[in-house]
Amino acid sequence: MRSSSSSSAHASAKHDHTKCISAALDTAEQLCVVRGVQLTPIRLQVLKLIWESHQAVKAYELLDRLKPLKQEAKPATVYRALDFLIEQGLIHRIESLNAFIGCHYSGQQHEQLLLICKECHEVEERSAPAVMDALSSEIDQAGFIAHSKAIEIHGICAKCSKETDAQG
Amino acid sequence: MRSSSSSSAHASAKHDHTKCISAALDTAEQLCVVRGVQLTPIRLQVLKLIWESHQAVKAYELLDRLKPLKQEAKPATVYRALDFLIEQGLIHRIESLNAFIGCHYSGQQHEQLLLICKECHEVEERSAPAVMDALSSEIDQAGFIAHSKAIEIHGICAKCSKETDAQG
DNA sequence: ATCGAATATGTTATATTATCACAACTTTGT
DNA sequence: ACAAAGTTGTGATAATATAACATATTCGAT
Ligand SMILES: [Zn+2]
Ligand SMILES: [Zn+2]
Ligand SMILES: [Zn+2]
Ligand SMILES: [Zn+2]
Repeated sequence: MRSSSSSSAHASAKHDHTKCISAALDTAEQLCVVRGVQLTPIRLQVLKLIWESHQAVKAYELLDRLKPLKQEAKPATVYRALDFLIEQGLIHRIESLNAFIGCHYSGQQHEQLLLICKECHEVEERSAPAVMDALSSEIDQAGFIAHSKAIEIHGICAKCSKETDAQG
Repeated sequence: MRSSSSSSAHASAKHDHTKCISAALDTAEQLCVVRGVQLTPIRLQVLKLIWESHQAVKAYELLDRLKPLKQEAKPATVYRALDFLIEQGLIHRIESLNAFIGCHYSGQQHEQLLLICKECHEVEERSAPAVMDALSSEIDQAGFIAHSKAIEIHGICAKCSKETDAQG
């Protein structure tokens, strides 16, 4: 009986996720207007699907969820939308999972730390300025010119480790 | 005519790569003996192929290079060897490239920073203690229990940025 | 309003990356 | 010699991602 408890239980608790969603979609629309790029129905729909949870989502999972809403959807449909959303900084690709997650800092800077829970698959994005400063100076010392930085940490999130404690 | 200059030119210069190779293979053999695991001919061969350069290598590239030496080689042959080498900390998987690179710190600790050059595809591994300390405390603050950490930076390495300067 | 360029989507096929399942063989300890 | 554990051979297939080319839509300039 331990199987069903962990993956859906705490995702809905603790915070008003409808706010996460509306904030993300509002920001996305604003940014796209400002930048003169098109947040088309497909792209918006994919963004909504990604924001249904804080869990990492795979491309073919998105495709399956998109199909009922858009029968012509094919892999390219999804990958194109994902490419767009990534370019615009609205989502992140999680390299170590081949998966995607909504970005919490869309408008702003962009060097984030991702904490990826093996248990519930939720991903927490942190800006972690101290880490980023240390990282920048390390990179400078190496004489390297960084174009992109990805820090992906896998492990067990605070919520899941508490649950495990409680359940013994 | 700009095509051939960058990718092979500086790989061989600057350092005695035969030393890199023999050091890596010696360490590997010692570690495997100590740990009571088998560095079989296939595994050793794959490790050698990976160490032929400091460039990231793909699994099917390894397979192609392995086939002439081992006609029965199939994808599983390579992936099994890679799994073993990763488990033993002898190589790293580069998540953002689906590629592999020899580890410079096999015996020791294991949280490394990878600087991945888009130009020459060489990968520099740095232990970056300052970054790792900052990272650990950030992770602690989040109440997260880390199992693995991957920092992958893409950009242009010192050698390649100099060359680009020089060539105008 | 029409035209053309740029952008976005539809569609089919295919490339790339990775795993599974099961049989055969090898190594190791008893 | 035997059994158990580990490794490899082999064929099939799953999962992830891109290419290529036709069609449609958007949008600004005339
Ligand atoms: Zn939320
Ligand atoms: Zn969790
Ligand atoms: Zn070397
Ligand atoms: Zn380089």
